Amino acid sequence: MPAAALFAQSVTRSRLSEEIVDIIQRQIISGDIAPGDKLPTERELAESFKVNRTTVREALRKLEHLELIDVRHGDGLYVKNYLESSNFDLIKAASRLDEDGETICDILEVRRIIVPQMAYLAAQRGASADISRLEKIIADKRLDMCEKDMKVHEAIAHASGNIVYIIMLNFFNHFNREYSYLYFDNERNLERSRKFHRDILDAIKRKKPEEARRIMTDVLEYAEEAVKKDLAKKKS
Amino acid sequence: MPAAALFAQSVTRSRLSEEIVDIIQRQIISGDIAPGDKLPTERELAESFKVNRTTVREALRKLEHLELIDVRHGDGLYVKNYLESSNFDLIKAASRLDEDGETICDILEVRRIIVPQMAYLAAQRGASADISRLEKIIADKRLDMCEKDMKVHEAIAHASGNIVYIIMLNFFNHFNREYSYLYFDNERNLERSRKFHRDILDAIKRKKPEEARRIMTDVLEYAEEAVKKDLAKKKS
DNA sequence: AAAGGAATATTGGTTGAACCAATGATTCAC
DNA sequence: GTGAATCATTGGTTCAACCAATATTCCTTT
Repeated sequence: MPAAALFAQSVTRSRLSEEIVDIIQRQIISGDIAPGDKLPTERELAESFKVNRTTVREALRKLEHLELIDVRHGDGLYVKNYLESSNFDLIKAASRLDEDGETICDILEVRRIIVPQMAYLAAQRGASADISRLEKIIADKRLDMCEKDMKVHEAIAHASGNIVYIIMLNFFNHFNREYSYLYFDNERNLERSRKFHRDILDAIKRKKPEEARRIMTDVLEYAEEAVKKDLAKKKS
Repeated sequence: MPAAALFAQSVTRSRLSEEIVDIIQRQIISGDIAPGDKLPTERELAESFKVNRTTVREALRKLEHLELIDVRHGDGLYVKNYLESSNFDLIKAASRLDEDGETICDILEVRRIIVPQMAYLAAQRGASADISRLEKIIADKRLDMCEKDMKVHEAIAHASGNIVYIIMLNFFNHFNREYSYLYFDNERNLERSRKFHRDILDAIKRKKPEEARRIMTDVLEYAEEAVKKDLAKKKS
């Protein structure tokens, strides 16, 4: 595990309001506070957390963005049903709380559908600028394979010409960062990735959508296995 | 257009910090401010917007959450590349700014892949509790078709047992709200929806994943056409 | 007694000024 | 030149007061 990964968590523990977010968020997602419940007032929260009201308010802004609470001027703070949220940060939070890696499996399941289709579109519509960008990344000797692989995916997302795929890919990569260091620690997988990059570039250049999709599917299935093996190991 | 839809926009214009978010967000997404650029300090922003620094800070919390800026204690505020964000709220913002409905088309393109697969999983794994919930919604006479249709989709998402599909469906429904009132204004489409609900429920009950997927695909393709026709009309 | 409206209390939204804490730049000693 | 101390800048937090929206209460009217 590279040093960077070790400290990935503790990086942003410098803000008081974030700790308050964590506490309240945990209580909502775990169900300790039910949807529809009214939270204490800002003033009361400030008092019980022993911080200033301003700080509480910054925390509330974040909870509001996560669609976990509803803030009604003149009325109060109401807990929303997080299953009605459309905010993907919630999944990040859930995966941090969830011990069994259930959330990760859910994410992988969706990725397996989304990313191959993204490759399909990239092969179908990728402009020459997109292709040369992809070539440049693959040829770059300075990047380690982990970083390179993520950039390759990003370039493919970009070539798909669909902003939703781009944002989604970034979302998937967020989780990748936690696992890929395990994957790229042996020569066999490194070679596998090199071949993947060659093949997918080739398929996109030759504008063969079906082929690009198949290549991507194969790679994801294999990588998925690796992640799941790791999860199983962690459990035991 | 029901009254509720008419006022959907203007509802939350009561917070000063939201207006500041809008202004800065616009400048970042439009490219007026480039990634890597340093924003003015909190104190300067407060002065130029003629508001208190506290208010600016609440706006910054939101921009931070949208992954549009990086806030570095002791250093300053830096603009990030929004194409590296993983926050779907950004797509909501983009669709508001974008005149041609390009963003909406991107969303529909992804939905067409995701939602049928979600139906597939619902048919494969839906528990009896999920099915009876779905039945109850479909039987409910009080709901208007627009509301009912969204709830049907939600129930299917729930039956898929995958939180990512649930959150995603909510995301899609967010945009649905803006368009579906146009779709459900004629008896032909209403009857179409009734049939859809019957059919998909049947496929899920009988645990026929492939069938559920096909039914969902058909419905989405048809609805997509309607939205695109509407967009074309708006343009002209 | 019920309905409607005005006064009041409660609660979130905003302000101003002061101070704490992290970072980068400057300066100084070696 | 290099490294450490110093300082200025910038975000983080606190305090105390007031503004504005909403809910409640109470009173008037019918």
